[in-house]
Amino acid sequence: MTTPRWEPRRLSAVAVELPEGVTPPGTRGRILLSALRLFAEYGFHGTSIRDLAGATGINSATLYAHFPAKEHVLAELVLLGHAELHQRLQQALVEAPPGPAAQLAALVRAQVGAHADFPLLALVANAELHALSPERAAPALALREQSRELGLRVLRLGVAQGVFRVADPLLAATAIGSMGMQVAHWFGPDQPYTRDQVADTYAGFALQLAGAVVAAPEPAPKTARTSGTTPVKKG
Amino acid sequence: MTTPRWEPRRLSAVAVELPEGVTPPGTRGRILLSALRLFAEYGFHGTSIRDLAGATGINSATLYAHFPAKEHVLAELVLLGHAELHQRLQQALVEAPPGPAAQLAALVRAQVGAHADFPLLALVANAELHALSPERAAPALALREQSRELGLRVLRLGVAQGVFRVADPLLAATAIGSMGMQVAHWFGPDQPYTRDQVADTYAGFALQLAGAVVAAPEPAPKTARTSGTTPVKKG
DNA sequence: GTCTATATCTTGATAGAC
DNA sequence: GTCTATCAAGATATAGAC
Repeated sequence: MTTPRWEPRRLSAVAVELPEGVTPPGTRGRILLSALRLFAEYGFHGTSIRDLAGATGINSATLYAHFPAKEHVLAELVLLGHAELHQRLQQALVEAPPGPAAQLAALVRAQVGAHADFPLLALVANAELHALSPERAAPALALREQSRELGLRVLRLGVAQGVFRVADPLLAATAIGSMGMQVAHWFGPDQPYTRDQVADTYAGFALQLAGAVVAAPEPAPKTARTSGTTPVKKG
Repeated sequence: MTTPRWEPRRLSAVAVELPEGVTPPGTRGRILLSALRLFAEYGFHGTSIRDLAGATGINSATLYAHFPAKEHVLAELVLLGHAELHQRLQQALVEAPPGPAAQLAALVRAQVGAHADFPLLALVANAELHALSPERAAPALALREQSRELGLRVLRLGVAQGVFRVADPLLAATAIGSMGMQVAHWFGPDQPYTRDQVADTYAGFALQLAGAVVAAPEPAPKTARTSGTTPVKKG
C-alpha cells in the first residue's frame, strides 16, 4: 500500500494525537503520530515501513535511526495506551468520593473518557497488541491486568458491603469493561454526545448493571415490589 | 510467516468450526476453516497465501481454483459471521415470550450465544472487516446495521411502555451490544462458565442496565427506597 | 483440481555517502 | 540524522503440465 486503498472506515474521523507530555519531540514523535493513524486505520500488518515513512515525510531508511524495527513503533504505542489508561484509572480512584458506588462510577468515567479522548490510541493498544511478540507485549499485558483488577476489587468490595447486587462480580467487571472498551470504535466528533455525556451515561449503566442500591442501607421490604435503581433522564 | 512466530495469544483455545450447514464440502470448506483460524489469530494482513495453503494442506496455487483472491476468502467468512448472528437474533425474537423485557433478554442471550459458540468467526467478522474493500464489506455492514436496529427497537419500545428506565436508549443499545461482542475475545473452554451461564448472566446485566422493572406495573412508592431488580446468586 | 515453476511486486531492513 | 541505493526475502497471483 502506497496510496490509500480506499477511504478509511475503521474509525470516525478523530484527531491524531497522543496524551499530553508523552509525544517525543522531533521526528521520533512525528513517526509515532503517523503510526498511530496508520496502525489504527489499516492495522500493523496492513501498514508498511514505506507507508509510515511517507506519512511522516521522511525516507524509509530514516525510520531506523529512531526505531530498531517496525515492531518497536507499535510496542511504544501499545505500552503508551495501556499506561495512559492505567494512570487515569488510578487517579480516578484517588480522587473519587469514598464508597464502592462512587468508585465504580469514577472508574467507568475514567475508562470511557480515556477511550473517547484517545480513540486511536485505545484501538491500536487493544486491537494490535496481538501483533507484538510476547516479550514486547508483556509490559502492556501486565498493565491491563492491573487495570482489570482495579475494577474487580471495587465490584467485590461493593458486593461484600451490600452496595452492589450482582450475579457474578467477575462477569460484571468483564461486561462493564467491555462497554467502555468499545467506545473507541464509535465515538468521535460526528456523534451527538460529548465525551462527558457518554462517560456519565456509561457510569450510570455500570451502576445499574451492578445492581447498585441507591440510597437505602436498610434491607428492602419482603414483598418483591422493586423499581429502577438510579435516576433516569429519558432519551 | 511460515511457521508460527509465537504461541497464539489473541484467543482462548477454541474449536475451529463454522455454523452447521454452512461449511462448503471439500477443499473449499477446508480453506475456509484454515482461514478462520489464521485470520482470527494473526489477522488478514498477518496471514499469507502460503500460510493459508500450508494450513489447508494444499499448494498455494490451488487456492485460486477455489477463490479468485485472498480477499474473497475473508469476505466469505465476514459475511457468514454477520449472517449467522443476524439469523440467530431474528430467531430469538420470534421465539421469545411477548414483552420488551423478555425480548431484550432473548436478544442478548442469542448474541452472547453466537459469540460463545463461534468466537473465531465473530472475531474475524468484527475485527477483520476493515481489511475488506467497501464493496465487499457492504453486505456485512448492512446485516450489522439490521442487527443493531433489532436491539434498538426493543429498547425504545420498552422505554415507551415504561418497562425500561434508561437515560438514552441509543447509548444503552450500544453498551449492551458491546458487552456481548467482547465475549468472543475471552470466552472459551478454559473459562469456569458454560456458554449458557454467560448468556443468562449477560441477559440479566442487560435488563439491569436498561433499568427493567421486574414485576411491578404499579408505580413505585414515593419514598426512594429501592433495591436490586433481579435475583442474585453471589459470585 | 492439483501441482511445479515462475512472474512481478512489495516487504523489512542495511550499507554507506553527506 | 537524513538521504540514495540496494539486498534478500516474502507477498499475491498466473502459466501451463498432468
